[in-house]
Amino acid sequence: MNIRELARRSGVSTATVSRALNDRAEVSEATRARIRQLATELGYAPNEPARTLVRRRSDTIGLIWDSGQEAQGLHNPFLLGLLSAVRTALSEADYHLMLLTTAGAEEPDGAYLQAVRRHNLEGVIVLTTPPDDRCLRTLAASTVPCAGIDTAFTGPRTVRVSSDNAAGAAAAVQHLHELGHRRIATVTGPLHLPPAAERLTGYRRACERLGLPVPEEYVVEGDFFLASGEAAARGLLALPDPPTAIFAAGDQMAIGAMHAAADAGLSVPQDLAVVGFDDIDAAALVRPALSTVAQDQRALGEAAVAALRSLLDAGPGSVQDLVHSYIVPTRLLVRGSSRRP
Amino acid sequence: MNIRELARRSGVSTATVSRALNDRAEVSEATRARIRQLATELGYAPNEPARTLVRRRSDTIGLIWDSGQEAQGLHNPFLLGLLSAVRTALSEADYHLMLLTTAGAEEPDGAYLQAVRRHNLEGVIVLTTPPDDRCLRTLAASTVPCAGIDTAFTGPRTVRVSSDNAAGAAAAVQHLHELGHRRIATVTGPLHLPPAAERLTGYRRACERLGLPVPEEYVVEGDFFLASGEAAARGLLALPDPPTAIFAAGDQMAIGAMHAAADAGLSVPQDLAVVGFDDIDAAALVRPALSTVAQDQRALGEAAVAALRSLLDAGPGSVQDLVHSYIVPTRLLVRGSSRRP
DNA sequence: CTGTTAGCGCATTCAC
DNA sequence: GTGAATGCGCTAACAG
Repeated sequence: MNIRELARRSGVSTATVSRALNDRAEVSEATRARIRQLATELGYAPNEPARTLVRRRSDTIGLIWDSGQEAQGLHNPFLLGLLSAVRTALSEADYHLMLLTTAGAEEPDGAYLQAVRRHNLEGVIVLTTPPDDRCLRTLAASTVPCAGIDTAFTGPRTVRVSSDNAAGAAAAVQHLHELGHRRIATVTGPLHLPPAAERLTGYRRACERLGLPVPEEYVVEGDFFLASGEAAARGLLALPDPPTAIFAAGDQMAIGAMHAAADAGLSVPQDLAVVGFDDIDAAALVRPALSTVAQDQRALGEAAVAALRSLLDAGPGSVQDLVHSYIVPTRLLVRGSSRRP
Repeated sequence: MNIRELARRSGVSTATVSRALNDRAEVSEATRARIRQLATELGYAPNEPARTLVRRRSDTIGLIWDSGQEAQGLHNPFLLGLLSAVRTALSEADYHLMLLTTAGAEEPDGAYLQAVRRHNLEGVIVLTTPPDDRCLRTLAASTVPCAGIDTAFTGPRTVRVSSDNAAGAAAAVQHLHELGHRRIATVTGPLHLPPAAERLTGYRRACERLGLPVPEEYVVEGDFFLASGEAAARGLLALPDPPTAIFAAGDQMAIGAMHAAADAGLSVPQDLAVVGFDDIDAAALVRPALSTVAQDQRALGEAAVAALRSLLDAGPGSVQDLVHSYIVPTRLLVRGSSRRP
């Protein structure tokens, strides 16, 4: 079933069928209706490769998505919501989605760029990939429009979307302060990662604004995993002047901190309040349930799509005056780990 | 940069370039090398839409993936590993991957089928979608090769991949029996879902084989979510003859059961042993850590791809003698919730 | 072993 | 408002 067959059956030319199906103005309403009707009856589906070939555009976006062999557990559960949001937003804008293979170590630098060209992709969305990916850097350096979430690269046509990490962290500190806590420590993520650094900044700013002292030993760097949070908390609780509250930059570390407290014979939230970041599934499942700064996955995904579209609409010209960074607000979820005693 | 330009620069015809690039036998080694060299230098990328058009095959697989608005929390974290495994296996087999939009309620029945035809997709992989999806049923009824994980549909060219749910459940019961438990209850998933039903079957068989009685009230149907497990366990523990161990068909329900035990003043695993199913992230994070029957996501994803490929290789002819069901083994992870006292 | 030719399905000129 | 003709980039016959 193709356009020619439709033309034959409806007694018009292929050109007219094409025009009718694409809603071009220069077709009479009558023939348009007739043709559309016939197309539906016959279950006609346009051949996208052929359209792409002649139109020189595919209406397709590439998605680079690091399943996270190395990021295991980090943003892992988080990605799912993002992926879902991106897919929905993209299809609402009538774009198709191609999932690109993550470039391995032995892949040539131009792997992503090649894939984009092969498939005539119009742009790429990047979901949390290691910041040192050469292939990604090469892509970003090209003229291919790229929108990324929590990405560390920049290029002539790239935009970055991220949660308001600093504000989220500050909100957590503020909340703990309101509960009466004055000795608030933090466990950070790896500080070379932008989100981790930003959360630390938010913590520091809030403490400063609230007039809380931040002794050097109150800031401990973790790796976003459970064990690092547990170890950090163990150290903090053993200080001569231990904190009464801990803000962990990731939920797994926060849960680890809760374990450390339990092992020290302290109860949460009475003896130690804990607030995490991300709202992973487990946050609602542990006991007491973990208070956390939730990222709005849907909003992040939608923002990435919106950012990419504005990049596409702007055309290949200068992107000087375009927004290069989109910030999505977070939401503090107060649960059992940080309630008023 | 296209094939014609390559032909011009290397002084041969486009046909020869095409043959060289596609590794056809009838090209001299010398010219092949020369052309490939040139192609690499010039960063040539073949135009896939054009190839697809003329070859009438796209080397592309569609992926129907329900992010799970309704399945929220169910297989949610589980899907991520599957997706990753599928992507890897597919790219190793040199297939491209197109993410199809989940058909909404207002979508016409043929939505998926249309998408397959539009893009010339060779087959489709389905990751856990509601069993009553009309669009999916229509697709399965067509001649499009479909491989699905935990799917409930069948059709002329479909295969199903799933974990060995029955054996996994049986292993859990066996393990509890070995710990000395004789009164073992179960909380099931919604029994209209194949995995839930299979896990119950495994539970029953194991109990029978071990000579354990299964009073009717020892089998409680849940919905895979936390609250249902908690409620079910509360009921079980209030029985005149309460169980000393609970096998829950999903980790969230198992964690819920642990909460119920705590609320009843019972300690896990001394007073009540609990084993779950799936090995979600939270299983390792709760305290005590949850023993569970882990599904092998990588193996499942790879099996789905292998199944689809065998379907593709078999051609449109009869699939009578093809395997229609692939079963992947599970692995029992013994953790704190079910150790010997 | 290589070149010539035709056409995949479609959108788009340009005539009418 | 519609039709005839052209070509997108490529592969697959068919000749040589």
